[in-house]
Parts: sequence; C-alpha cells; structure tokens
Amino acid sequence: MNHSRRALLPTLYDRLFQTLGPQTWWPADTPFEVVVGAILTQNTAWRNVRISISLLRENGLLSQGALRAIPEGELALLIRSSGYFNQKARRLKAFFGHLDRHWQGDLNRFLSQDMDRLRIELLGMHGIGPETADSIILYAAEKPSFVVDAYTLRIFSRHGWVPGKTRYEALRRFFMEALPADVPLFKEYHGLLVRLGHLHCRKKPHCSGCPLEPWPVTPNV
DNA sequence: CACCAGGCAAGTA
DNA sequence: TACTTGCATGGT
Repeated sequence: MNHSRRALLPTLYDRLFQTLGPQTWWPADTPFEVVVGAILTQNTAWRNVRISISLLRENGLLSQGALRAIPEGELALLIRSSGYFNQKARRLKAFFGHLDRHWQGDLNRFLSQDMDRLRIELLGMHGIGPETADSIILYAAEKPSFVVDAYTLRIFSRHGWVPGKTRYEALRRFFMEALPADVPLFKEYHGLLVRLGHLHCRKKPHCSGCPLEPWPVTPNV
C-alpha cells in the first residue's frame, strides 16, 4: 500500500466536506423508521419514499404491531409511491416476520448484537442485500459499517481510484481499511458521496465541473 | 411523450 | 462465478 492510496480517502473527505458542508441526510427518527425507509428506498428516489412514509404515518402504520396486522396486499397499496410495491411489501413483512420469529420482535436487541453477526443475519433475510444491510447497521444500529451505493461505485471507478470491475464488498473493504471505524464519519462520508452523485456524476462519462476537479488521478488499488 | 432514478432475487449457462 | 431479467413509481 503506497502513500497516495493511504491518503486518498481522508483527503477526499476533507475536500468534499469543505465544498459541500455537512449532509446528515437520512430522513428517519427511529431505528424502526430507518428499517422501513431502507427497504422502501431500494432503487428508488427518496422523494417517492417520503410520500409512502407520510401515508403510512397518517394511517397509523408506522409501528411493528400495525405492520404485523395489516395484510400484505393492503400494505402494498399504501407504499405504491415507492415503486416495486408488491416486492417491498413482501420484504417488509419478511423483515418483521423474521424479527418476530427469531427475536420476539425486539428490534433493539436484534440491532445490539455484534456487528459482523448482525450483517450476516441481515444478508440472509429476504430482500436485504449489502447496501440495505449496511444502511440498517449504520443508521439504525449505529455501528460502523460503511454504506457503498451506486454513486460510490461510479465515482470511484470513473476516477480510476479502484479497478473497473470492483464491486460492492471490495469497495466497502477499501473504505473500512482506510478509515477509522467511526459512525458519524461513515454517515457523513456516505452523505457527501450521495450529494456528489446527485450533483455531477450520473450519466456523464466524466465528472467535468464537479467539485473534485482538478483531482490528481491516483493509481489503482 | 421519452426518459430517468439506481437494489434485490431468481433464473440461466 | 457472472451475467440477465423482472419489478414500478413520480418527476423532468
């Protein structure tokens, strides 16, 4: 590991924070709402998820008991605005069904277990992939698991900071080996990368005009 | 109207 | 292991 690779992530964080300021953007008040939001926002814009959350709240469904009681088909209609609503209704039911069967419905106790075991259990649940799992670990359990998303993959491969075929687990390891295991830092870093992705790095082949330019291209990992 | 955002599971080879 | 397809909305 050479010096420039070691310095890349801390230096990038400083530059993003100076340019964009604090983000602290995950819109949820409780661990329960983090879980619901994490599932609803899969491959979906947050504005569409907010509509669903509001509707759930208006109908008194933002509780484990209410989600347990409502039929899957009725739940699906209420989260329609989030897209993929039949799948997501099934995933919500699966998550809280698992919690009932294996943890007596105790979300806090589930989230309190060792981080690596929590991650493995989450990844074994229907509808929970790596990004959703890490979002739940970081924002609901408040444990330091770095959340990689499509923006992060795109930004890092386009800048040549990682090999083109780098996928989720490898990029997560890259962050976690280079940064201190710090929950507020991981939240802020993820928020900054999402913001950067929204601003400049969607469909464009290069990040011309983005806050990172000019940036010295760093050798691959 | 066309197009876009941006995870996961299941099926294929 | 790696690639493909289905799932669905609201905003521009």
